[in-house]
Amino acid sequence: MVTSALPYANGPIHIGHLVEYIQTDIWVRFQKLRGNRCVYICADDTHGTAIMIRAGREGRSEVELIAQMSESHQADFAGFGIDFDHYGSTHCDENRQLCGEFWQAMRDQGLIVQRDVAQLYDPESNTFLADRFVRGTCPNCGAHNQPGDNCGPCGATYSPTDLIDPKSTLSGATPIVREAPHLFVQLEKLHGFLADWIDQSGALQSETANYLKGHFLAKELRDWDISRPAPYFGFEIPDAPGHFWYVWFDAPIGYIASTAQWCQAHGERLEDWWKSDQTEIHHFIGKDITYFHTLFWPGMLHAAGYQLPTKVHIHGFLNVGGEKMSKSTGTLVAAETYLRHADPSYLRYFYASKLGARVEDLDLGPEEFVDKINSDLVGKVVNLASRVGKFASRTGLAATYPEDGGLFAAAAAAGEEIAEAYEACEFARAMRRIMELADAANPFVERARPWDLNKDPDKLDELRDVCTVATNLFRQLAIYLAPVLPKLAEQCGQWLGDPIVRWDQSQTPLLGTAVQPFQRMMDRIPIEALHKMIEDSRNDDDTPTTDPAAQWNDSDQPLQAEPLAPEITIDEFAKVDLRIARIIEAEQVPEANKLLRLTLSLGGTERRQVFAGIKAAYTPEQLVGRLVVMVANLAPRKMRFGLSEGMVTAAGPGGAEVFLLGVDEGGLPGQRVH
RNA sequence: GGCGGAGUAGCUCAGUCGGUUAGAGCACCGGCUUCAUAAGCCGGGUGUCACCGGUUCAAGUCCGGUCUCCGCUACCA
Repeated sequence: MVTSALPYANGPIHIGHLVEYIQTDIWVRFQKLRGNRCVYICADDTHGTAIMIRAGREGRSEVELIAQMSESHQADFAGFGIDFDHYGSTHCDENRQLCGEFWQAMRDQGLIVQRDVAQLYDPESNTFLADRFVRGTCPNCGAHNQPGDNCGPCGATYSPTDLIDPKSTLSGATPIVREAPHLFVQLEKLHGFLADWIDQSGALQSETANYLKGHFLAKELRDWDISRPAPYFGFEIPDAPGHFWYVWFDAPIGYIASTAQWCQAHGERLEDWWKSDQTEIHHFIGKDITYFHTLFWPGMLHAAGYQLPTKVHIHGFLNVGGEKMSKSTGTLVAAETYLRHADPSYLRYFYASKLGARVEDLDLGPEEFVDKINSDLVGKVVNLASRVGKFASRTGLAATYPEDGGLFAAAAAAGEEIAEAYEACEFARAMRRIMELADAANPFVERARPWDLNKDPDKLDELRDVCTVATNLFRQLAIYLAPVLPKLAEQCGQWLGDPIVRWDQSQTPLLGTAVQPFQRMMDRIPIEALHKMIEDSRNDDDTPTTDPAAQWNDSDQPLQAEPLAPEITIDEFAKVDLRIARIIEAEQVPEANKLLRLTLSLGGTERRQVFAGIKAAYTPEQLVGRLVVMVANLAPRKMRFGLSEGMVTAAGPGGAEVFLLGVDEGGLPGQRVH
C-alpha cells in the first residue's frame, strides 16, 4: 500500500508537487517491475474553509469546484505518467463512513473532550474566521494589516483575537469574538504509544524521529482541535450536530476511503490492505506535513485499530535556480506550463538523479537540468540505440549472444545493486550506477565499427553480432530505467517486439528476433526551452506588465510581502516623532543573536540606548558616527539585555538584508523628520 | 541559542571497514572518428578533501574543537 499526500483542491499542480508524485510513482513502478504486489492510492483533499470561501467567491458550489479541480489534477498527473491505481476524493461516502468509524473509536477510548474556544466571527459572511482570513494591527509592534497569527515586521506570534482593529478579509467587516464549543483529541494520552512507535518502529528517517523527540515528545502533547463550527465544507460530526471534522482529520482517512473504492472495483478486501500485518504501508509526504503524519495519524490509526505505516518517506522542498519558487519570478511552474515546453520524462529523470532517502531540499538549475538530460539521457542512453538502430532493423538479433567482453554480464550483475538503491529510495545512486553502465557500453560500438561492417556484405553476421550486443546493452538500461522512464521502456519494447514488464528481463539477453524500424526516442532540449517556460510561467498568473518607465525593473515582491497599511491622517502621522540621531557607540551583545546595542545622540547631551536587530547586516565599526533616523518618542521597552529607548528605522526583509535609512548631507542630530 | 544536514576539481557529486598515486560525470583543451540526434572514442587534473589539533605504521575517512552555508525551531524592535 503506497500513498502520496493528497493535493489540496484549491490550486493547480506545480513542479514542486511533482517531486513527490514522481518520487512515489518511480518507487511504485519499481515495486511492480520487481513482481511485488503494490497499490498506489491517492485522492484530492477537498474540505476546509479555503475551498468554501473560494467556491463562494466564484459563485458555484463546493462540489462543482472540487470536481473541476480533481479533473485538472488528474490530467496534470497523467501528463507526467503518474500511474495511480486509484484516484479518489475525500468528499465521498466511503470517507464519511470511515471518519465515523475512527471517531467512534476515539470517543470510546475517551480521547475526545469538549472545550469552548473564543474565535473571531464575521457577522456579515456568517463565518468563523481562520487565522489567515483576519488582518489587523499587530498588538506587539503596531504594524498595520498583519495576518491573524503572526506579524510580518516584528515576527510576534499571537492569537487573532489579540489583533487590534481586526478586519475580515472576506467581507471587510469587523469580526466579533464569539465562543463556540470545539472538540479536542487528547493526544497526550497516546504519548507513550507515539514515543515508542517513533523510537522503535523504524518508520521514520532518523532526522525526523529526532525532530519529533526534540520538539513534541519532550513535553506534553497539546490537545488537537479537531472540530470546526458550521458553516464549514466537510463532514458533520454525527454526535455533535453543527460541528464538522477539521479537514486534517478526514484527509488522511481519505487514503483508506480511496483504497475502499479501489477494493470495491477490484473485488479486494480493505482489511487485507489496512489491517493486515502482511501488508506494508508506505506514505510519501513533504516535510511541511510531517507532524500530521507522524503524530496525529499514527495516533488515529492506533486508536481505530488499523495497521501503522511501515514507513513515512519524507522529502524536502524544491528550489529553482537556488531560490525558493515564486510566482513573480516565474519559477513556480505549473505542471501544465511545463508540459507545453518540455518532455515529462526529463523532469522524471532529473528528479530521480537528485533524490535520496533523506529529508533534503533539492535544486533545479536550468543549466544542470539541460546538461543532465542532453548528456545522460540523449548522449549516452538513447544514442546507444540510435547508432545501431538502422543496422539492427536490417539484421535482426543473433540467435546466440556474441562475445562482448563481459559487458552484458557485468551490467546484469549490477542489477541487484541498482535495485537496492531503488528500494531504499536512493534514486540518485541508482541513476549514477546506470549511467556508469551506459558509459561502458558506448566504447564497444566504437571499437566494433558497425559502419565499416555494414559496407561489406560478407560481414553481415559480424554486423548482426555487434547490433545484438549494443541493442541488448541498451535494453538493459531501458529496463533499469523503466521505473523512471516508462515511456522509454515502452518504446524499447515496441522496437524489439518484447515488452518490458519484469526487472529480471535485464538478466537475459533478447535473441533470435526481428527488430522493428528504428524511431527516435528522445530529443535534446535547448536551454531556451527552460527560459521560455519560466517566462511563460511568469505571465501565467500575472496581468501583463504595463511598464512605461520600468527601466529599473523593480520587483513587486516587497510590497506583496507586506501590503500597504490603511490610510492615516496627517495628525496621526504627527504622533510619530522621527529624529535624526548620530550613532556614537555601537557594540555587540554577545548573548543576543540579532541585536546590537547602540547609543544614539540627539545632539547636546540627549542620549538614547537602543537595541537594534541589525547584527547580521552591520558591524559596530560600520555604524559609529553614522546619522540615522530614529523613532524618538516610542515607549521604552524592557528587553532581556536592557532597556531599549526608541527604534532605528530600517527597511528590508530581515537577517542580513536590513538597510538603515540614511540622511543626506546637511542633516543634523536632533532635527525632526517632517 | 537548540536540533538536523552539508563543506572533496570550474559545476553536480561518489568515496564502503582507516590502507597503493583521492575518483566519476559535466564543462574545458588536444587528437581521432563519421554508425548515430553537431552524437561517439582516446588522451589531458598542479584538488590546502573548510580550518586547527589529536589517535594511528597509515586519516577525506575515527576523536575533540573552530568556521561557513542550508533547513527546522526559539528568542529577537
